[in-house]
Amino acid sequence: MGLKERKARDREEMRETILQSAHQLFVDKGFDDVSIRNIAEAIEYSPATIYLYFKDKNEIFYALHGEAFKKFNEFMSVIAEIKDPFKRLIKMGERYMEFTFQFPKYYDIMFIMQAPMDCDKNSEDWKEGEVAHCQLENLVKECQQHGYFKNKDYRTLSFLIWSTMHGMCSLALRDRMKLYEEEERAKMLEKSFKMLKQILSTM
Amino acid sequence: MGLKERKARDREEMRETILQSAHQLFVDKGFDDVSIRNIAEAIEYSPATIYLYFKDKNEIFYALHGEAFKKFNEFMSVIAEIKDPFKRLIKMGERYMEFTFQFPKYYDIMFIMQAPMDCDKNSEDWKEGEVAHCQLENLVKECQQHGYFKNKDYRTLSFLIWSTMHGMCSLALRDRMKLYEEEERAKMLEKSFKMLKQILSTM
DNA sequence: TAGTAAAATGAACACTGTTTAGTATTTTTG
DNA sequence: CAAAAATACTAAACAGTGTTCATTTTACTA
Repeated sequence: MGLKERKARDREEMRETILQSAHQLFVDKGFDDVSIRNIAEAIEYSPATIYLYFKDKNEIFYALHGEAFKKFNEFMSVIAEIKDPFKRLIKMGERYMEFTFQFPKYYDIMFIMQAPMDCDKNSEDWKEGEVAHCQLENLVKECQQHGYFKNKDYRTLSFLIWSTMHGMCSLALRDRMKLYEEEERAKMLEKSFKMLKQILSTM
Repeated sequence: MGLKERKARDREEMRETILQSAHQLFVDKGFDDVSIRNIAEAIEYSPATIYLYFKDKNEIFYALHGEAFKKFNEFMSVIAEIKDPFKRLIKMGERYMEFTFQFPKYYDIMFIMQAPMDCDKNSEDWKEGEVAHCQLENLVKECQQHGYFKNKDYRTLSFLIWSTMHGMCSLALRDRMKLYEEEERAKMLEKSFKMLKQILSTM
């Protein structure tokens, strides 16, 4: 009775094929600039076929959303080797920024785009997101155990740090730093991150 | 020879009419969900007419972008009455948040949306934006003259503060606070803003 | 009033996401 | 193996998008 299983595997393979093509196109052009017809063409199927495997374009988005967070967590994993929690937190910030500018389209679906958020937070594609968030909170808590951030609620502080990082990254990504000269922008990001480090270290 | 002038005035009036309708629709539904045909219907002209007054949909965006910043600066003007610069800075943050949640669609074009940013920063529609940014930098500088933020570059700190505010507001606006319970979200924003205040006050 | 310049438009083009009815292809059953 | 049932796939259509252009309507001038 290995037939039903094969069928299920075939289905999963097709989903994967679609997702892979969507992924590639998406990273190149961004979600809004990739059409169902583009994806269909890439996998050499008709557009209608895609709707047999995904409810709509948003469901493809959700899946990529999950992938993005998985990649993010992978990208973050290098910080584990750092023993000192505060240094690890700083490195986390650095990696966050690096990820943002190395995979801007991913960052977009993860934290900026409107589209996918009308979903339930209990979905599979959100688990990796929660992992990332948990890691930050746990790290901040660990810092507290080492004497940092006294008399601060670690969850609130975690959100505040995330907000600051996201603020800098998304303003840069969405071209809201035009007030600064072209050459100044990268420097400004660097300097403000440095200042954030300094503020956190004296807290 | 008041004819050419009247013609020019008529043109300007039509532009204004289009913009007003676009504005209304836009505030209700958001930029992406308003079509040229929607605007045309509202002003009871054909879609093609709009292209006699605006180069494309983006040019309408630019104009609304300028309007949004004007509204923003107006909204901010109440802080002027506060003498103490630090208290004024805090009030500025509060107003920033209020504006965000009272006019989310405006906030969107001002700071989040992709669309309009492929323009030159010297355009009219950017002046109000620069005013806003300047006000923040000047206020931070003024705080320094009153003993706050010693040994800090005021421009860098301004950007850092802006980033933090924008981070919190845009994460909330784009529904990235699902990790927190429904009821917790507003509280979390409040608490992290409070923490930011506290951090700034001891700097 | 005829002629010209300006303003407005209907219709089209090339797209978009999505649905449906119908056709191939496989698998199951008699 | 042949017929029936189930599955996989697709062409075509629908309703919408931004945008362009030839054509018509309107307004002003000589």
